[in-house]
Amino acid sequence: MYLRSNITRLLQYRSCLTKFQELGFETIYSYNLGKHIGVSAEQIRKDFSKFNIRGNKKAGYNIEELITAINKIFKKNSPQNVLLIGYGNLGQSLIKYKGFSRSMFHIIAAIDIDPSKHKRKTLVPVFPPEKAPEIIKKHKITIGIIAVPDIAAQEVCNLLVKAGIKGILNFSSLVLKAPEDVQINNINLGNELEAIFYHIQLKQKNI
Amino acid sequence: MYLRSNITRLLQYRSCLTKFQELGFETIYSYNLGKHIGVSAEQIRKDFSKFNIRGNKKAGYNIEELITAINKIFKKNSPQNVLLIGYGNLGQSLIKYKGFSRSMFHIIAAIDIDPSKHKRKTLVPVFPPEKAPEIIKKHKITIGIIAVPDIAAQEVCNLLVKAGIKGILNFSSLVLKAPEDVQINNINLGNELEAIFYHIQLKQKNI
DNA sequence: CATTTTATGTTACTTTATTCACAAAATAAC
DNA sequence: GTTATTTTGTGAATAAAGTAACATAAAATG
Repeated sequence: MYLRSNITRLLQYRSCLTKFQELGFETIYSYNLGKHIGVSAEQIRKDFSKFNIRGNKKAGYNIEELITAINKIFKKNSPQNVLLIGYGNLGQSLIKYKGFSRSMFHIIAAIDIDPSKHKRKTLVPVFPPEKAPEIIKKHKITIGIIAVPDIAAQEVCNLLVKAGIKGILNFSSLVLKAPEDVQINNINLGNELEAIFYHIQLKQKNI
Repeated sequence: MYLRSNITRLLQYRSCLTKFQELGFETIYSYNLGKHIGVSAEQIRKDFSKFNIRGNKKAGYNIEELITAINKIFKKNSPQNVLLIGYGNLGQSLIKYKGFSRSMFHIIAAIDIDPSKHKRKTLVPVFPPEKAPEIIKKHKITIGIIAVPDIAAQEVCNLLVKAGIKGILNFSSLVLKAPEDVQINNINLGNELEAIFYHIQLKQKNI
């Protein structure tokens, strides 16, 4: 099936490769990896080739080299500081999320409009919106996570863009408007379920 | 730019159209909608055409008709029951998530391995894993949300598939293995940040 | 050391997705 | 009521993504 970008796949390869490595494997064949990810072997070789990752004829790919090569593609010279906007249920569970802490991305502060949250003992320091530009500049933050209600999402987006943020992970269900050079990725939980349900029905029809 | 499936776009159109409707608009042109979503007007007309949605030459599209037509594509004859697996931070924030409650999807129960959670006063009833098949059958659940640590994700997936689940929203960072007829959508928060960061760097190079 | 085997890497091909271009239809203007 | 304008709808053209095919190189075999 279609539609999974090559960089999304690279990240999936990496997580799978890590698993293989932990199991003690040292090399892997494109066919092998493909079977585990649900992608054709040719696709994997094409992806690697595109990013100039090469293996050994007959001997496959060295897992450690592969991981290193993929890491290099997504390389970060330093840990990246991330600002969370919206210290509600979702926001707090994002802070606690283990996947982030394992990575080079660190949510170092949060913004919330509710004054009561500024005082409370929180997981990360929580500031009022007007402090955002200062914090972004001070900590060289390039990525913001929008976890506020829809009604406030665009306003928050504008604030972030104005403060120089270049990447946004948007959990609101709005399609945000921002300049071309700002990368916005959307996670719309409701739409995910709708899409899953649509595909289920489609698959049942096609039987 | 590429890579946003037509059904993802349809859902985005709908959310944007709802907004326009709330603002009092009755009709909209493809160009108009496109500008707000960040998609070409031709793309929108093609998408609509593909799903047999048609407008009025010169007069554009009637917003209410559009929304009705899109709803019909994603139609659910009845509210869909969803089972949450993993009543941790993420799981609980998903239950509280307002976007779900507005939709036709309802998380009606959760599964967790921790016995202490079975007793506690919870947002939805929490059951041990062994109860899952029974609950799935009893409530005709077709979709499961996996919000457990990676280590348990594949096992949970197997359990769900065995119990007849046809759609999975997977928050673990593993690529799950399941039969072809099971629709799995992945939300990998770490990878989203990596991808955003990658695109930021790419955009800066291309300037 | 020649031969066979097997996995990569790349070119050619196919499919899918997007953009372009323009006819057709509906409205507005005169 | 005729003409001009504007927007849809679609077929052709282009671009991108994925699949298939196969030459090539490394390892294994005899």
